[in-house]
Amino acid sequence: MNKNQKRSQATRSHILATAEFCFGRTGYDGTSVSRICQEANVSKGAFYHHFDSKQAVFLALLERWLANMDEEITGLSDDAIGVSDKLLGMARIIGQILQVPNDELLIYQEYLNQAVRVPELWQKSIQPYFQYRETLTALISEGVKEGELAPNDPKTAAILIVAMALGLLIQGFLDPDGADWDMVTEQGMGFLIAGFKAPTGGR
Amino acid sequence: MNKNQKRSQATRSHILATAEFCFGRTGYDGTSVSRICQEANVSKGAFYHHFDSKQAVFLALLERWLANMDEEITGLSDDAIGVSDKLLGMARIIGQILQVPNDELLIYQEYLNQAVRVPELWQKSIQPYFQYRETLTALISEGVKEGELAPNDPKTAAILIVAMALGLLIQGFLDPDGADWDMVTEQGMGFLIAGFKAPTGGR
Amino acid sequence: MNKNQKRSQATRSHILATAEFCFGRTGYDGTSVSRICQEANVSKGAFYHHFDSKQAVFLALLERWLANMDEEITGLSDDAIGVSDKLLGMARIIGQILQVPNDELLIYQEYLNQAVRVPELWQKSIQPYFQYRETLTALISEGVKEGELAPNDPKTAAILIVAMALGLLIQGFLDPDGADWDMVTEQGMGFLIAGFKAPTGGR
Amino acid sequence: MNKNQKRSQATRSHILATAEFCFGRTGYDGTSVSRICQEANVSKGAFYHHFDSKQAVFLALLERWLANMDEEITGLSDDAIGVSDKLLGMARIIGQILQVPNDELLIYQEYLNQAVRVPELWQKSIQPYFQYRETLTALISEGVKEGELAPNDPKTAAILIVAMALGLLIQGFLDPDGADWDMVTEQGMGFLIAGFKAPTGGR
DNA sequence: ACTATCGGGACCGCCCGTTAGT
DNA sequence: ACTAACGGGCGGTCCCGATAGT
Repeated sequence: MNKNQKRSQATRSHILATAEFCFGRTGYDGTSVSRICQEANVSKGAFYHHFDSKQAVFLALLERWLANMDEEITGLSDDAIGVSDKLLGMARIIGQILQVPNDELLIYQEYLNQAVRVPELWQKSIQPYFQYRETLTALISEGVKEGELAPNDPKTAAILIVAMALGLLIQGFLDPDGADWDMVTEQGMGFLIAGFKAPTGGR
Repeated sequence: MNKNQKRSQATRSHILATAEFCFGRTGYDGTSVSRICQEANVSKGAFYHHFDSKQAVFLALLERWLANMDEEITGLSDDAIGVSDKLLGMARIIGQILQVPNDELLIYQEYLNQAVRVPELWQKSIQPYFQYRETLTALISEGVKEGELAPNDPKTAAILIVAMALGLLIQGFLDPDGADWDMVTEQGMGFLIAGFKAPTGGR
Repeated sequence: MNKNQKRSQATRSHILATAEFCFGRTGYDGTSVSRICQEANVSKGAFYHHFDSKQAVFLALLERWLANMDEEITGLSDDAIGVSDKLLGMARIIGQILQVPNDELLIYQEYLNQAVRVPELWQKSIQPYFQYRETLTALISEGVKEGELAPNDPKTAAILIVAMALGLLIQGFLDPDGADWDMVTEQGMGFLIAGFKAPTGGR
Repeated sequence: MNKNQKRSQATRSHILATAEFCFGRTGYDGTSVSRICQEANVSKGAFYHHFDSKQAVFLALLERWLANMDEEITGLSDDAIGVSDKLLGMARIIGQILQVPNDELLIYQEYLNQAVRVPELWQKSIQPYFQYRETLTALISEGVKEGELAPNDPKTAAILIVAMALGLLIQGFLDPDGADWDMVTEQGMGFLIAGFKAPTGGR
């Protein structure tokens, strides 16, 4: 890679970063290409040299994010010992995925917003969710086989764990200081796992 | 109410309904005032006679929705007998609140999107959440007093119930046919309530 | 005139007055009919009941102003004794014509602005100027005949007097506190009249 | 200056010229940006690339005019010999300043109209007037020192000269064929200068 | 005589993307 | 690779006036 290519890459990255920041701050529609260029200190020509359109930049950002998520899910905690502990660990991971400086959190809203409108993006975006659920399901099945968990429907169990994690995450976002979220998570997951261990699995 | 006022009200309502539909379909920014007028068969003059701005229409819609939600929360299940049953009923209600023809579901995404950007809307929008949580907390406290539930922290319990309801709702939205959601809800809530009843309240 | 007619007239006058105020404050184009109605506490229907158009209101105002001016010019100082004194008096009158609360002065700018664009208005608007000049010319001729003034060209003399009066008026408007305008006027007119009295009438 | 910059300058100038023409013809409010672009054969993109707003174009025009005026005032007649002749020369210059093809004269009305409404413009616009008066005052003072003029108040004298020049200019504008304006100016200024030379300086 | 509702049009500003040029 | 000038078009807002109604 010669010097020119290096500079080109740098420009491209800079544009991406600036765009991410702007999209987060003012949303996709509220951010003009001119604005991005201005804040990135590049000309519009440079922008359109690196990207086909405004949409393309957004797509690149979203795909980068999805790829990161995939990576994190794939490389999930293999180190915990018991299945219960693994479950707890996995439940916590969902929080880590979205762990970013609070300012940049709004970019997710924008991802969601776009994903909801464009079916193609939608399909791509929910893949991590399914993958995460699969991983969890497999883990639980394993736990059942090992006798640590009672013979519940593993998929249902996975759904419940995801539900709890998701629900707590959202509430934590809505009301960060409203509770000791780590403690609450511990307790909630405890209830679920206790339920999984119980022989009947229902009320 | 005379003839003129009637017509005026009709026009206003029509604009609101059309706007709601359009916002849901193409999003706030993707919907032009002209388009709304066109689909509502009213002139721009009429539009701006009834609303100060495009924003104002959106705000009216959002406030109507919030008001409806408040109403539903306030008039919650007084008919169920045991506290456990009441909790189950309340958990279900969150699903009913968002129960609309699937086509119009996207308007909520738009509500969220705007709420996230406009602090004022944000404050208004999360009120129902807090209120719902309060109501739940009160109900659980009552259950504890009556001896039906073990002495857990009622607020934590409420948070967990909300979390589960929310998490299941979202998953149901992502993957409507992926599970028997009523059944899953039943089971998940069962686990939680079982946990509340247990003397230790932990794992 | 019955009660209804009276009220009608009152409304009409009120609209006129409000319009004059608004036009003066924000200019013709900067003043919307809605705004006038709002400030006059009448509906747009009332406005268009009394006037055919926005232009019509303005025209009515302008014509009222022109009529007033005509009246003042016609009823000019008949009481001063010598021709010189009369000239001085007349020179002062031009100032009195425009003597209004400073806030309302800008309406003249609007009259001028419109007059300049609409030839018909232009013709009407400069009439008072010609009439004033005529009156002056006649007065000077009389002075010459009576021997008080040297045989200058009366029309030229009138033009000069008007010029001086106009020029001082404008400067007084530009820089109200820049000089003792009465004194300056006195002196300037003195020079002119002295010139008229001199036998040669030139330098 | 490379090819691009040259073209840019040309476009900018063209827009300015067209705008000046249009403003003169139909007034500021009566001229739409679209119209200017149309007549200048440029796109709106080009227009808003060169100017921030419609106002900005007008401001540029006005400032160019004011600058021209300043220049002309600054470089006033240094060639005339006696002070009296200089005064006469200066009096004439005010006419030359506004000497433009009659079609474009109305742009001044527009300058005035805007200046009257926008205080900032107003301050800028009357500067040349004050400067011109200063220059005149200095000249007269010099004449007094040299003994050519009697010891009048130079400032008052300057005001009177400006008044006469201004008044004649306006009348010349109102009624171009109503008099031999050069001759009348000569005579009027003669009276004033004669007055300045007279020992008493009053009537 | 007066009101409230409505119709349709046009304006300013901006925006996305292209192209001529360096 | 990058810049600056430009093209064409749309969007929200507001405005003048008309009309149906009281």
